[in-house]
Amino acid sequence: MSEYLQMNDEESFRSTAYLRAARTLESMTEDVEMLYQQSGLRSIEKIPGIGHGLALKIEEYIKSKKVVEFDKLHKEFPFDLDTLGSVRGLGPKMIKVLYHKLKIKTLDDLERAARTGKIRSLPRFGEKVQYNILRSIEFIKRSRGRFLLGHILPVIKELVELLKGLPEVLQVEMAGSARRRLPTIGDLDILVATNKPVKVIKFFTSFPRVEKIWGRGATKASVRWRDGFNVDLRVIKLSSFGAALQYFTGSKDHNIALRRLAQAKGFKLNEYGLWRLDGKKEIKIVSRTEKVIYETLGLSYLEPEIRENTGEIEAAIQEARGVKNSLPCLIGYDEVLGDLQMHSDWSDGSVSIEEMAKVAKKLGRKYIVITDHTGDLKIANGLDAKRLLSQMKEIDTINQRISGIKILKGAEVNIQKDGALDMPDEVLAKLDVVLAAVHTQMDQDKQTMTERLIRAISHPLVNIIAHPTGRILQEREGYQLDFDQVLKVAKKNNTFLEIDAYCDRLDLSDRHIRRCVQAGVKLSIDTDSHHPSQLWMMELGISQARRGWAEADDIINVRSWDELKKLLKKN
DNA sequence: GCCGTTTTCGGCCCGACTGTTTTCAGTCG
Repeated sequence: MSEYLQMNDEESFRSTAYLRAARTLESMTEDVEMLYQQSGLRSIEKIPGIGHGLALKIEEYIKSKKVVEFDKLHKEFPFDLDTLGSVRGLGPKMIKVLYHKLKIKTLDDLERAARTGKIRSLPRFGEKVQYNILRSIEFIKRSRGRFLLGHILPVIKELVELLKGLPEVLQVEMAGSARRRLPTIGDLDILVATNKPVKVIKFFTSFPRVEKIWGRGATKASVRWRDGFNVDLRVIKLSSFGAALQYFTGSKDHNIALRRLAQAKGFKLNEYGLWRLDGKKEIKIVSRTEKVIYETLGLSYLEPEIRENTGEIEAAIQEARGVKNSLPCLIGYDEVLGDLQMHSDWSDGSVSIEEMAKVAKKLGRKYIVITDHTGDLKIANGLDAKRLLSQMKEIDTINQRISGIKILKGAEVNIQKDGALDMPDEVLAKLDVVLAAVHTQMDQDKQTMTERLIRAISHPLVNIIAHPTGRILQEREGYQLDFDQVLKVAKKNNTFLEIDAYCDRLDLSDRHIRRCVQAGVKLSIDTDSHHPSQLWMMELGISQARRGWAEADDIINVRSWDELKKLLKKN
């Protein structure tokens, strides 16, 4: 609706209202439909940014699964707005012109028109627009536009180091969604402090790995990296670094809320600093660090991972006013002591148990749990009872010859379609940690799947549900699940839920994690590694825990093994 | 369409950059 409305100039503020409402709905942890069923229209109107008009639209959608005005707009503009809008440089206004003049509805239409030179002849379009459209389509087709955090993070860290090596560079930080550790990243943002912006930008845009320069000005440059993603470099004076870092880290919604707050207090906030408006003059108050900007606005400092405008600003105001524990004390990146899920060459892992242990030890882990797949999963070379028992013996032997890390016995047991496990209880009882997970028949309906999981959660020997929703980033949604039910039963049985830190899972998601924290259900963070080179991904899982407002106390594997062992006792 | 410690009307976050025009609209973050 928002994008359709943006096509008409006079509707621009209405468009913004819809956009804001959409973002709010998207980030809510409660189920809006449930809220409506329980407390009616009034409760919807209480959501910030949603008034009577939008509440009616939401009611209409809940009742009839459609919105008449939307259908009308879609009929008037019958094109694939989502895909066309993902082309760099194309917004609603230009898409509308393309439809009216050339009947362009899809990405293929657009590509054909560009290739045959029809676009450059339109008014206010031109040769360069047409060329950039083609390059962008090529990019979208190759990458579908977003990249996994786990693939990007190593590249961006390397790039930051490269820039640090320049003598003109005074300070470098990654910004944007990578700094906030979103599970997928559209493009990289890097911020540099320097007194020689021209030199730095020239250096950056002439890296051998730069494939195309989208734009280059006095304060920023935007390029495409050879690995397929875009990198935006922003250059700023050191004195403004804090303001710029805050600004370019986002999120957009967080920044808008912050700037409105600044405005209400008689300030102006932009990437150069926090300013006081004194008549017509603007006097800079602060800009050097993020912390001092937040504090001057009356907030406690906010970690990048929770800057999503989902209540953190209000909480930071409370915290600054002295209301203790309004803000969570997020789990730190160095607090996790053990890794509770990984695979060896006994099932579908690549290397031996001992190899995994050696690398885990180098990364500072005090203990690991070997959790190879069990019986049913033939495709993953699942272990039957006999092989699992002999693996336990081998772990005892390895523990005797290595030091500095403890290897524990576990399994990732398969939850069958009715919720039963594929390994006998008397074998499971010999393990230190039992993980259970769904790997098959993931298309069951919501109720069946919920009951299936609940049966596994209630099992007296199951400690942890691994990758609880089954999502694979950029590949599939998680299965249908009544998550509130799951939380209730998990809490009652003292069963834990996992944050699978593997880069394409990150399952649970930040929003699910936040619901666990609110419900008092504790979590484990595990890498699910199948190769030693994946063990570093623990930090990805921790980052999602932080995005979900989790504290160290919410995470079971920040404890020593002796303490954790006690915690694993089921109710 | 939303919202209110100036306001129930009249505002709505802010700036850089591009491309196509000769002063700015559109896009982006």
